[in-house]
Amino acid sequence: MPELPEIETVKLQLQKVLVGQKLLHSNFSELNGKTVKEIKRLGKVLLINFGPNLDLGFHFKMTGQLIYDDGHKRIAGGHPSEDFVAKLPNSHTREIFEFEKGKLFFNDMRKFGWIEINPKFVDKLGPEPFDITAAEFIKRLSSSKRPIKIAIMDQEIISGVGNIYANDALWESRIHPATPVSQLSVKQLNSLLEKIKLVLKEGIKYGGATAENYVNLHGLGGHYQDHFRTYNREGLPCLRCKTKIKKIVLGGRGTYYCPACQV
DNA sequence: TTGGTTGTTCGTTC
DNA sequence: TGAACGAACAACCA
Repeated sequence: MPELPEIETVKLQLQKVLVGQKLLHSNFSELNGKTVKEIKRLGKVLLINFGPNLDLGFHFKMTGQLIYDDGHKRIAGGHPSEDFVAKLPNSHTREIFEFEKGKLFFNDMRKFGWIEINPKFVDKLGPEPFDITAAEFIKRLSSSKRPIKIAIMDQEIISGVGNIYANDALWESRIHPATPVSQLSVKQLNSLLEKIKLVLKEGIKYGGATAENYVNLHGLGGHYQDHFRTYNREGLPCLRCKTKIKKIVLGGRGTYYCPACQV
């Protein structure tokens, strides 16, 4: 499940190989013949920039992945699966971009992801977690009665916080995920923003995460899953107090927290 | 075989 | 008027 740290990792990888390369052929005809200027990320959206006001946007959703293959080596990022090392294209391949020196494959097993030129989605995104000030964060949350976990996963309030990192940031701040935003103190909200940045930074450090098992992938896919505080840890001891991690559903999404130290 | 899973969209309800 | 909620979406796995 690619989130901000996974997309950031893909961005850094693709930057090394795609910038300066000309796109020879793709299904996006207005881009063919144009040269990659830079690779950007906004929230969970990856953007390949081909010049002023010309971005090719990718949303990975749950199972999207980008794989660059130049015939000798591969760079793979996003949802980790056997497709990282499988023959390409394959049944999960949705788009192929042929560059001068190699091909870029967008795979998406569940077909939830999208590719769009100048996606309007990014216009609605809130500030990046690393850019927003605490005052701005609190202002954007307003005095909503929504559960705090749902509010911080709202991409229009703050961009890039997904389920894994929302759960872990709330655990770090000792805040119960269902707490209405309006019941939280300024001190708690300040702490929460700091912890969001902490877990996202850690995710980037470990190259992202996946909650699924994947073997023989030679380190592809990141290792944040070895550092989950609460996510996917139902019934396992809280890393602080040993109480069993509880799982509930909030906004239709799996929500994990420690019933003893998150109040 | 059915239900759980995921981020975002969209329709419905208060 | 808009916030809040829930179903839908695809496809796999338990």
